[in-house]
Amino acid sequence: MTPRQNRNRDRADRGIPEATVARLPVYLRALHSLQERGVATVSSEELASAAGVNSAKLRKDLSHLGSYGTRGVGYEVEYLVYQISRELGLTQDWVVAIIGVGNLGRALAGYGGFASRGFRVAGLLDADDAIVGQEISGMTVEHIDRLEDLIAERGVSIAVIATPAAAAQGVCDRVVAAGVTSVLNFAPVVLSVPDGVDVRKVDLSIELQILAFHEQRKAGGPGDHDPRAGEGPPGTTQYVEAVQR
Amino acid sequence: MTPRQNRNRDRADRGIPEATVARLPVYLRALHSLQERGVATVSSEELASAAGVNSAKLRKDLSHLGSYGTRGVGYEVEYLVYQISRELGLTQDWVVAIIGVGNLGRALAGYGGFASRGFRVAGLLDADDAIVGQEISGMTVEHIDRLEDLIAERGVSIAVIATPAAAAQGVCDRVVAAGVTSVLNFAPVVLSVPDGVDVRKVDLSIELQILAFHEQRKAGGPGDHDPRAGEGPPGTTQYVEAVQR
DNA sequence: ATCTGTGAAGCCGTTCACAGCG
DNA sequence: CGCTGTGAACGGCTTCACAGAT
Repeated sequence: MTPRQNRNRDRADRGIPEATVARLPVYLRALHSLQERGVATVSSEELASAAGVNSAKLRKDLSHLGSYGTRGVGYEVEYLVYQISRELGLTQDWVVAIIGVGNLGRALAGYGGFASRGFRVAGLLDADDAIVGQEISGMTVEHIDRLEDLIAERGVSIAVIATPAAAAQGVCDRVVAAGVTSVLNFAPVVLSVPDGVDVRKVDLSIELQILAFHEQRKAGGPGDHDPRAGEGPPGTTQYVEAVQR
Repeated sequence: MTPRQNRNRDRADRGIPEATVARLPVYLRALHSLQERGVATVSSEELASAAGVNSAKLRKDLSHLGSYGTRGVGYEVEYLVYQISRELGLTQDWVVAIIGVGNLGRALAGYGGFASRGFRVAGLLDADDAIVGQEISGMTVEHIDRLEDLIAERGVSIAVIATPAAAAQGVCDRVVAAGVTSVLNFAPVVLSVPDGVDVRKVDLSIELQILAFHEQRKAGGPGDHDPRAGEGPPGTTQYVEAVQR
């Protein structure tokens, strides 16, 4: 139903693998860092190393966006930054509301990585009257009662849920009913949402538990931090690729 | 309670897929929740639904740990909680240090999900003299100079890095040199570590960027639930040097 | 000569569908 | 019969290795 003119997306198509999408932000960050250092051109090998992946994967990933490199040379940093940004939708601004202004919500409100990537925090909401009215990172915390109004008035398209677990599903239902279709959930619960709504979850304790699992099999249990590392089956660290500096 | 403590890792072996490991904490949480509600037995269908996966996946995942279900009946909640906890290494305590006590570090220090899962925060460290000495969640922030001593004295086995990006690699090098082989990194940089050291990364802005990617192709761009928006295709942005830093 | 872009192969994870056991 | 446990089929992602462009 969307009549779109295909310019240079003949080959890029609209089928970018999810795994690739998840890595594009990492490439983008590495590119920004190169840009700040005044680097104009970069090879797949160099960029891959800066991003912590191998070069074949990087090239394959970029090939899903189009042919933006020059054989025999590499990629032009600035151009690649633009192409990835556009693909991720970062050439437009996204309006975000943060719901739940505890320690975590506060941390998120003050996180520089949002504003610098085209995410504009347009509202901080909480249910606690002791918190409502406080000024956090230059914004005044508003009452959760205003949630629906605020979403409509300010055009919020992404909701960040940083409430206690018990409140999360209720808040989620409300933002979805108000038209939001993208949710970033920090509460330790599985949110259920209708089709068409995207939920991504960040769970601090799950990450620690995964680390504990691997730590446990390295040697003899906790407290065993002696410098004799690097044993175990070859696949032990396969989910993180070490990079040389 | 537990029928027989037989060593049925003939089959379970030591080869649990990474994807399965990443889901075990989710199952564990769902099981705890069932436990609180007094449920004694659960089918793969019910547990899968509570965890947000399908039942075939859940059964396959659990089969990697052993045969802990009863055909025709389901799984005994308490027994399964124990088996998963043991597999993840949560039957022992893990000593954690949090480095960087900004907003995020503070949020982590006060996060209830740690203590309740066998993670004991044994130190909060920061480089800022204005922060050192402060009391956070019942702990006194210590100076980063004491990092190595503290790791050794208290047997820290997992380091949580919540510093600014620029400081993260340096801190990482120090904790690794001090013998830590598991790192949870919240700083927006790719850490390089020697083989045998596990790094897991949590990146708030990457998650938002992935959401933005999907949101972008749902319809016409941000603010889409606003009757006024949604005019043109996603590619409406022209190629200008519209890249923000 | 060099480095990108990509078929092809291999690996891993998910899903299916049913055998096996209570 | 009901539900778990699992071989087998499938699909997607990663890696290899080289064809192809500059």
